[in-house]
Amino acid sequence: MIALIKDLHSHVGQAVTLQGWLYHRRDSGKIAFLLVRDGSGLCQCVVSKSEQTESFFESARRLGQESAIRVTGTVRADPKQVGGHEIDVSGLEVVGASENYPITNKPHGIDFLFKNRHLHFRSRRQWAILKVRATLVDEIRGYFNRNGFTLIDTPIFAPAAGEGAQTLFTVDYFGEPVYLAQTGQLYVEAACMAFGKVYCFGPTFRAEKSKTRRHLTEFWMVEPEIAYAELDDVIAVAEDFICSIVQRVLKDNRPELEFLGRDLSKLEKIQKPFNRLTHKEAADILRGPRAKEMLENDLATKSARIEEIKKLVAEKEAKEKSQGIKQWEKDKIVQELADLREELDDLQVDVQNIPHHIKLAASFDENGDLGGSDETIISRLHERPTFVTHYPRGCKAFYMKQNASDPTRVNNVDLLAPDGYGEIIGGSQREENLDVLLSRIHEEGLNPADYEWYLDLRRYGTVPHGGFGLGVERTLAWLCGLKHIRETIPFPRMMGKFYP
RNA sequence: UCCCCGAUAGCUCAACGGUAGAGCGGCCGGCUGUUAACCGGUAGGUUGUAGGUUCGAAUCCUACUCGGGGAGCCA
Repeated sequence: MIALIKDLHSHVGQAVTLQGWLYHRRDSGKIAFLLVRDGSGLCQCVVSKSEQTESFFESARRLGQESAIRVTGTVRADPKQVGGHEIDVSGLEVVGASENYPITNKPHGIDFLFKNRHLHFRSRRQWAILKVRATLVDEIRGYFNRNGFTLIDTPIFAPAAGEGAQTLFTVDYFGEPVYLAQTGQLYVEAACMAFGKVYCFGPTFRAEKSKTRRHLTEFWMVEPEIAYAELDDVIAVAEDFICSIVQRVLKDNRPELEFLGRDLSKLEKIQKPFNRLTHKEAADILRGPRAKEMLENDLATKSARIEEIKKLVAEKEAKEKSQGIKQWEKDKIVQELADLREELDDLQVDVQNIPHHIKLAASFDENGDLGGSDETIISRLHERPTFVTHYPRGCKAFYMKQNASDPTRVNNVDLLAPDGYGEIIGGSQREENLDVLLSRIHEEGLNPADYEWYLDLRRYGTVPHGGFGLGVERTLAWLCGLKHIRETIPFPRMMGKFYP
């Protein structure tokens, strides 16, 4: 009987066949341990040398990493082992051989791993992240489908769209330049006038020359848009939506999140109501004593940690060179040293940047946009996600609704994830007034002729409406507690990188 | 576009102006409970590219290429 590793708990004592790949192998003369993965989990399979296993014992102990194999044997519960079960092997079939698999169990550099991304996501950590991604994507669709939103697919080839053509990829479209879409927003605005509540979900493209842990050139975004909605309605949906995502991932992916080392208590704190600040209030916080104090504390604790690490590094280096040390101890020390040095590098960059961040925050212009470091400060001061609303008109897109009581501000909202993960949602109420919209288009130096269809939406039954966009990869990085966004997508596309 | 760091065996790294090395991975052998197993043996190199300094360059200098991190910009 063919079984999945994740279902072995219901097959204890039975003979089953696993169809999978050899994740790792250890052997010791007359016994071989095959750690098998089948896409649903990992299970150690034990081959003892005996009459029964004679025909395949030799080939079993020579199997290369990632050989495709069918393993038959009896399931035994063993809480010590990965997954809680072990199989005593009675039959083995090699389906596809594998020799010299490049990704070994020793450390590799990220350049190498991402050149081998097609193999890299077979490994446990990457597998866990992409399992959470699948849940996240499913919940995104599920949430909007359950709540009366209609899926509308928006085009990927876009004519010169609203917000600065420098950040778009150009494509030759039968001799004419078109752009890869960086948002479906203008199109879902049209669609919400037909369907009431809609969303689009697909890849978007940004040609920004950014090489940071927060950037991809191709990433996925979901963009709900709601007719007869004002800013507070948009915020209420965003809040409910985020809670629903967090709950679902906590329900379905606890083992994966634990394996990734995520502090689940932090996710469990993601409950309504989220914090709400206006941009002006955020400015006050940034310029106030709390922000400064936090950053100065950071500086002190990080500097102290740097000294501590330097000491540890010196100790371990000495130990590594000392005599009579076992090879495995040496390996362990080398790995610890590498980890410490990486932490040290990160800390040194932080420490170098903090004084700059203090200055930026203290001199924050309340008529300017929030910078990356400002977002980090705001989000670090709060355990729950924080909505920041009513940004200055000048630093936001032309289509955002001008605030009725303060025309220098717009009815927009950004959602900052906790723990310094930054902006995961950007949204707004849209300007539904034709004249105001036209004057904003002129103000931004855009050509109204490019937006005729969009202006039609204000001519034929315009209503207050709004929506937001959520970046899947940044959200996933936050949910999984990852340092770098490139791990959140199967095949990352980054500046200068598009292989494999 | 700017700033910092890096490139040595398949992989991770050492060698710091004087004979290119270790561990892992590969291959051969040994070991019946391993958890990055262990032990012995073995193969494996145009030190990113081009120039320069020097009796001598992986090592110093210059340029370039590629990569990492950050700033700006952004989800």
